[in-house]
Amino acid sequence: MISLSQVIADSLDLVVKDSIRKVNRKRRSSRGHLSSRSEKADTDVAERKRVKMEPNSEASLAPLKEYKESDRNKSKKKQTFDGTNGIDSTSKDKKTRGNDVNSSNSVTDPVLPHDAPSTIVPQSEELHKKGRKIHKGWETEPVLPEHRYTRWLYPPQIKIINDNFTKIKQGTFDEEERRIVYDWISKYKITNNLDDDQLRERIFASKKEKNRDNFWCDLTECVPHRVLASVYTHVRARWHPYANKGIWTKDEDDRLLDAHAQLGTSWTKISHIVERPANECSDHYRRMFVCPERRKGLWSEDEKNEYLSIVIPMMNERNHVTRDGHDPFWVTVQEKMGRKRSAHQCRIKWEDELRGRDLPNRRSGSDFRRSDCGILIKHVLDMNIKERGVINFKSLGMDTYKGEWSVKTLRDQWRYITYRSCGMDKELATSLPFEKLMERVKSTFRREIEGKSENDDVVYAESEESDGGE
DNA sequence: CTAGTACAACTCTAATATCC
DNA sequence: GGATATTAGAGTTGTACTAG
Repeated sequence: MISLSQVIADSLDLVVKDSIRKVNRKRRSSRGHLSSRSEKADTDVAERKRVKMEPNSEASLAPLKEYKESDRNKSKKKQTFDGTNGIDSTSKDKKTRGNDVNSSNSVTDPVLPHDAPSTIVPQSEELHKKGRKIHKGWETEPVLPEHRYTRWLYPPQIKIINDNFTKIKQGTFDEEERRIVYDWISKYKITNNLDDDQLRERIFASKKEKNRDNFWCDLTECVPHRVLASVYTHVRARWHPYANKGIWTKDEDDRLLDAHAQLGTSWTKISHIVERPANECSDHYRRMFVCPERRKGLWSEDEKNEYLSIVIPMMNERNHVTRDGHDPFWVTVQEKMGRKRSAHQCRIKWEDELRGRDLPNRRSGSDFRRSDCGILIKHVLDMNIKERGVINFKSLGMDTYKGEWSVKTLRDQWRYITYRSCGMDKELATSLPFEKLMERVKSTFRREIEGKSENDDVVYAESEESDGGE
């Protein structure tokens, strides 16, 4: 039974969080321009630090990043539960280590658990060199469907359930899943008369206490098609006391570096010193400090050629690429580049520009015309997307467009289309419910969608005229 | 002025190593 | 042997800067 007071409390909570989100967005968007690029990095970071997002100050112990409709509502995978219809060969395998639970028919992916290790590509060549141990959990005993919420399952076991009983969902939690989790935990909090600290204590209880009631099992049971580990990881990440602290400050950077110098990769210990979740510490260090000597700015032609001479041979070797074959291992590329560019820079270079550069029908971003907007919108409509953030541009670019446009161009043009349909009001475009947004897109680009536009200029060139929606 | 480029920031989660 | 820690690939967004 949900009490009235609970409903009101929940609503208030959402309102509070919503207003905090709006303030944060406003703060971010109020940043001014800077004069020179050389100042950019430092000043930009300093400025961002000043507008550091609100810490976890929400009234209740709500998930720290509650389903944010506008800014972080990104279910990245087109996974469906009723089979593989929503999944294409590129999107479903995009994670290197993704256990491909949805491709049971794949010839190269044996179903039997003892075969599973051979189907997993190592996460990097480093690990590959180390030699991968096979976790004992992989030598499975009989797996039952209810084990998905009562036991910690490993990839082969998940695969068995997926293939024989019920489809298992992986990837980012979508809006509905977040709502279910949030509601369940709110009710649990009320039913057990817990305050915020007690609830957090429950979520982070040691394993001795963990099963004193069926917290995790019951919660997982409420989220269809998810396994215990998935729900557990998701919830612990969101309720982490140090989560959602926004921009890193200089002080935090310093503490991170000091702690890392002393403790190495004991990220959990470092986490307490820096007061950030362990994975954030690890991520931030990896991103910012692991390749300090990297070059910044434009890539010279020589540099691009060097890069391609490294990446292209890698792409032809199965051990050097992710499972979908679209990406090499970026850390390896970084090392082969002599650390002159970071793995992240290398990835972006590939993603934004060089992937598909030699394909015969390749066009450049400056050729994108209004008719191309119409085609893009039709493709998006065909996907039958229901929520923001689920368009798989990589798949769209590589599979649907066959490399005609770069992933970057498609993403940017789609963003432009959404802004345009809101009269270039970016705030509106990012906050409108997806359905409303699509109505505006369809209305604004009606003629282009129908292929009747008499004006087929390059889209950016005429962005200030024509109707701006309804 | 704008398209193109670059990338920091922040995030999420699966795989797997390691701990207890 | 189950739980937890660590690692790393991958996604989006916002915006500074450059070139035309």
